[in-house]
Amino acid sequence: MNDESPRYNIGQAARRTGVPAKTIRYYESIGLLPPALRGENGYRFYGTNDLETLRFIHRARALGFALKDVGNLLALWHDKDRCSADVKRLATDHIATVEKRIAELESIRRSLVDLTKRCHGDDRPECPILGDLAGKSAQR
Amino acid sequence: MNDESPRYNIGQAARRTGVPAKTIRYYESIGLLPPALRGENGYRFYGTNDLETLRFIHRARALGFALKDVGNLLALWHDKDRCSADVKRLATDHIATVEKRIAELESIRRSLVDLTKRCHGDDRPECPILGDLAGKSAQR
DNA sequence: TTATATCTTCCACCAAGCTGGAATGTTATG
DNA sequence: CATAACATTCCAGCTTGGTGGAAGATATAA
Repeated sequence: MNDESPRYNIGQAARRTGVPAKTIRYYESIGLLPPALRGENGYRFYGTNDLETLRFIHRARALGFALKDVGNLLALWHDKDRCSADVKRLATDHIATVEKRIAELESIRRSLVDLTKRCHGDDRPECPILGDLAGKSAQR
Repeated sequence: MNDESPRYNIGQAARRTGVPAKTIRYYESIGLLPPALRGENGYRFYGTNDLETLRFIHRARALGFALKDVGNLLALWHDKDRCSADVKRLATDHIATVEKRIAELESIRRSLVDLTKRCHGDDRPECPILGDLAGKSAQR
C-alpha cells in the first residue's frame, strides 16, 4: 500500500495554509517549527501533517496568541498525555490579557467620544478636545 | 516686575510632567518638541509653557494618539487660526481606529470564551480548544 | 533553449516608542 | 574636597512579528 504523504514545497504549503513562505521560514528559524525535511535539491518539503501544523499556528495567531504561547499550544497538542487544564489555563490567561486591553481601549474610547461630542467641529478655533489635552478641567 | 518663567532642568521637568527625561530627549530628537533652550552649562531647561506642552503630550498619548497625531494636535493647539473641525477629525479618526481594534478583540474574546467554556479543564487530554485549533469543526 | 517562476541563504530593515549604557562633564550635598 | 546625583551625547538594543531584497541554484513552461 502507498501511504506516503504528498510533498509540497514551501510555496505550495504557503498557498494551502495561508502562511506566507517567508513566514514559514521565519517560524522555522525561531524554532516554532522543527527544521523542515529537504528534498534532493535542498528544497524544504511539507507533508499533510506539516500543513496541519501550519494551519494550527495560523488559527492560534488569529486568536491573538503570541508566538511563545503558540509554541506552548503546539507542544500540548503533540503531548498525548497533556491535561486539558493546561490548555485551558493558557486560554484563560489570554482571555484576561485581551479583556484588559479591551477595557483600556473602552476607557480611551469613552473619553474620546465625550470630548468629540462637546466639540463643535466648525471653522472656529475653540475646541474642548484641545482644552482637555491642555489640562483645562472640562468646564460644562 | 518679574515675569520670568522658572527654569526646570530635564529631571525636574520629568518629575513634574510624568514624562521621563529620556523620553523628553527622544521627543526632541524626532522633532515632536522644538530644541529646548540651554543654560550656560549646556543643560536643557524648561519653562512653564514647556511643562504644559509635555503634559499635553502625556495626555494625548494616554488617549492612545500616535506620536504623529500628537504632533498634529500640538500644531493645531498652537495655531490660533485653527478650525475645531480639524481637531475633531483627528479625534474621530482615532475613535474609528480604536473601535476597529476593540471589535477585533471582542471577536477574539468571544471565540476564546466559547472554546474555554467547552473545555473541561481537568487532567484528561481531550480538549476542544486544541480541537478547534487543529481544525476540527466544533462538534457539540 | 530560453525565459520565468520558485527555491535557497543571509542580511537588513520595518513599525512604534522608547530604554540602556558608556563615556564624560556639572552640580549639589555633607 | 570628595562623592553622589545629576546632566550631556551617542550608539545600541528591545519589543513582536515579520517583510524586502540581493545573489545564486533549480524547476517549469513555451
